[in-house]
Amino acid sequence: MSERLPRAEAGPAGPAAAATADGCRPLRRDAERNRRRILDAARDVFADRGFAATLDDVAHAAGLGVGTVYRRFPDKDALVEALFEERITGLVELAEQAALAEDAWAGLAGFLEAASRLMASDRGLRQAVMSPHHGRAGVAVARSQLAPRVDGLLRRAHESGQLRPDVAASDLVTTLEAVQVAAEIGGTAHPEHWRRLFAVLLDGLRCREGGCAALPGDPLTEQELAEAMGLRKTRRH
Amino acid sequence: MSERLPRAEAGPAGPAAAATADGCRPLRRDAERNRRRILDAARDVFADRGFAATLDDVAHAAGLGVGTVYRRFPDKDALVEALFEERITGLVELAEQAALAEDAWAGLAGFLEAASRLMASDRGLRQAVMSPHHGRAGVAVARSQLAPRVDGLLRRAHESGQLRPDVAASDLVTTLEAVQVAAEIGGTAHPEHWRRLFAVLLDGLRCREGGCAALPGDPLTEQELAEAMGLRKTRRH
Amino acid sequence: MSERLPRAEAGPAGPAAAATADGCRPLRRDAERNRRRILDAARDVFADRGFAATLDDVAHAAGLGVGTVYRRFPDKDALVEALFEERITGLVELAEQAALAEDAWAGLAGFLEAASRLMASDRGLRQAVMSPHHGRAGVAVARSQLAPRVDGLLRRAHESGQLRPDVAASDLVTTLEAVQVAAEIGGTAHPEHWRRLFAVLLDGLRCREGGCAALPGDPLTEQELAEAMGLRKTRRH
Amino acid sequence: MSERLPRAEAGPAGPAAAATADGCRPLRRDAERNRRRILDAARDVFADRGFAATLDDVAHAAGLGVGTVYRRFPDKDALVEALFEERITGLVELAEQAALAEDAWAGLAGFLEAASRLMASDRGLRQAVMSPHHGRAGVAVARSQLAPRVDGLLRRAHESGQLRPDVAASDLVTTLEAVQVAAEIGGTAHPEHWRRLFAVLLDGLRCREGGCAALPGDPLTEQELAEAMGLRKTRRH
DNA sequence: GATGAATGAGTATTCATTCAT
DNA sequence: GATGAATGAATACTCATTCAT
Repeated sequence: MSERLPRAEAGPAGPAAAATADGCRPLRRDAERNRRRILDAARDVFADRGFAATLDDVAHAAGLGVGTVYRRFPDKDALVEALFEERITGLVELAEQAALAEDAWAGLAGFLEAASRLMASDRGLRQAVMSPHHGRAGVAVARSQLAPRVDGLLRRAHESGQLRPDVAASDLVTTLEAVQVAAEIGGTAHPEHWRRLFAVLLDGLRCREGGCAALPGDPLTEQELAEAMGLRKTRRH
Repeated sequence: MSERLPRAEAGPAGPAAAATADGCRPLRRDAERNRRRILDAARDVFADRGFAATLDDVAHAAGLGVGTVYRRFPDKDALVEALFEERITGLVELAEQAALAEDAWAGLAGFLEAASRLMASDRGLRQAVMSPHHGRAGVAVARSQLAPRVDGLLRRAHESGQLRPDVAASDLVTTLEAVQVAAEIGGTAHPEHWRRLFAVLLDGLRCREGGCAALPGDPLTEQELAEAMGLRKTRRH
Repeated sequence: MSERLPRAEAGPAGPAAAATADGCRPLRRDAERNRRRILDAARDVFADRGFAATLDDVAHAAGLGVGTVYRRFPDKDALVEALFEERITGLVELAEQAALAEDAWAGLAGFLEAASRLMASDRGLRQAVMSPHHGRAGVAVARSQLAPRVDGLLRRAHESGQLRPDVAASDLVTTLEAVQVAAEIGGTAHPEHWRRLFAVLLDGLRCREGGCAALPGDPLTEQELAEAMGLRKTRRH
Repeated sequence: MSERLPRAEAGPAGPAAAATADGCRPLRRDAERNRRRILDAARDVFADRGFAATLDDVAHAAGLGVGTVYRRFPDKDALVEALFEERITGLVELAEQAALAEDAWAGLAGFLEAASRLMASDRGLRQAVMSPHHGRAGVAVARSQLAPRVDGLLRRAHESGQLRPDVAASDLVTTLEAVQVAAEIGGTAHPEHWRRLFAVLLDGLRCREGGCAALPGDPLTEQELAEAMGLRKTRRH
């Protein structure tokens, strides 16, 4: 609908070059600056008060008018989605770094921990993660970038025999979300509270000496997971 | 001028022992029936659409007018609280049954599983558990009934050496909440999805052969936990 | 519509005698008692919180159910009206006593003062006096009883030459209402505050040495006054 | 993040001096126009139907949406207050003009009359004057501007020996309010009815030949008056 | 008759979104 | 482009009045 984030970070030429050949016109410098301001403000405001915060509040925190926010993001959900995308992008980076780890288990565990920490520090993101995303395209795209990386980590861990054999990607997602609730419980008063649950989960995921019981039922497929997370019934008005 | 009209304090046999837990005069038969209808409708409606559902919706689902709902419950939160209390009461019963188990670990694990199943089946309850309760008295009371039972299960399990040594009551609460997210992810399409996470958690909680690493940080005290769960920022969405 | 107050205080036989010959069936003993309770409670409650008080509050204060209030008074306004009527009846008595005074001026002044005191002590009544009465019949009747008495006092005072010549009955009503605002301002913190305005008004009403200027315009006729007081636009809902 | 966007603090010439009294940034032209519309509509609507009128009604009368009204005035009381302030401002002007009168008594009487006329013509204002203001800051400020002017008029009148010696400022306020009831009684059918009471009051306030009795009790202090007028119990009807 | 439960239209207020300046 | 004013549907809650128990 309006200018969607131009993933054009590709070249060192940066977004300043007007109307580049890649067909995806970058935002004007000031527009880009506003976009950032909004995103930053949104993160702060949502982190502080959850999604209940109004866009007026976000705009105000960004030092901009609401109208400007709407110029950048078609609606509130789109803003949330953008925030979400950013984070998934962050996770992609984490996953890439984790893939470099010597030890497969260390890689996976490191990724899970880093991802948890990232998400635990941002209440807005937590809510975004746990709220309806109604299958926005952007999120799907971002997720599709993350999935193969996580699969890679997973495969290596399985191959090394350190990970409980029937753990699937969807189980990791569930795990990460679970950690978020713990973070929510800890709140700002106990910002490291999630680590306790995380430790338990990690131990539970590791393959132990005498082998371990199979996980019950089947894991969700990537498709099922996407649906499950995208289709949570909304309400709003 | 005069006090609340006492109507029929005559015999200890009173007109039906259907009083609410707070010891107030029992509701008239029809009122009691409607109270139930409201509670049932609320569970359904909230389960279906989350707390965003309006009380008008609940009333309608119960086949009653909004006014009636407000007569029974001073406000939306009070209704939620009542739902919540009911469930905690259910948990108390589960804990009592679990206390009878031969094996300490089986008792604890059985309780956690039963509690998880109970909560997993009710989206409204899940949201209630994860929403602000702002320290409503009723919830505090209900919780205070549950706490000692859980402590008992916990102590026995610790004594039997089967439970990871530094697991505290607050960790169990966190665990249960974590299972709820899994249930939320599974939704109605995959109603048993939570069991996978549950299995992982249970294994993580169990004491293993070679001992296991201490959980990081300190557990939340009962007080801190209550605050954490009562103070989550409120309102909307 | 329902049993209207049976002005049957006429005989010493009292209202206990069932179905007396006067054709106005008196209320059953308990019904009468409830009526009184309601009226008393209503006076207290309205005096305390003004008309904003709900009928539930009144009923509760009377130790009765709302239904009972509605059995006695068709609606809230009717209750107010009954209160009002009672007061007018009180004023009639005051006027009758005042008529016995030696001095004409003393009689009038005494009546105004007594009436003011009576009204000043009752916030509910003040509001009733100053609120829309929508021309309820009962009030009209009561007023019609008061009017001739006041006229009598007025005539005597005029004849004695002590009262400003062009003061009419409607001016006295206006005067009394003015005193009520003063009482309202004084509130319970300064319950005698109205007396200051009252003193000023009384001096202003008295005929002075060198004569005094005519009052501007024409006084309201009894009819106009009734309309004016009955037709104040309402709102309610 | 950043502060309220300062937009054009550039020159002291600022974009139109149409600021509201509180020194805030001036409203945009159209906003100012709507503010006026709202105020005017509110005056009309309240004058016509009293405060019971809804803000929806006011908005509609102003040809605007409710939201607009709420954007300008945080709540109903604030709108009332604004109306009230405007009028007090009007009274301040009247008092200033009255201070210029040759004769002290003429000055005071002239002020009282002009003020009465102003208020008598506006039912909404009358109700505002007689309703709870709960000590809103704006009213306090406005009142604090009026007080010294009235005191000045009062002092001059006392010094000239034409005013009853123990008349205090609070008595004048009471007087003005009393006149309003008279206006209320007269309604639109008899718009000059209040003048009769006014005449009586004025004569009562004037010092007469043979001296006059002291007013009973003590006048209210400025503080007491403010409390009395601010603390009238609130809400509905 | 008495009771209080049920009703639902009515009110103040919020906030995502649009649009004139 | 940016701004913030305008909009109005939506929501929680109240209370006069009716009616089943």
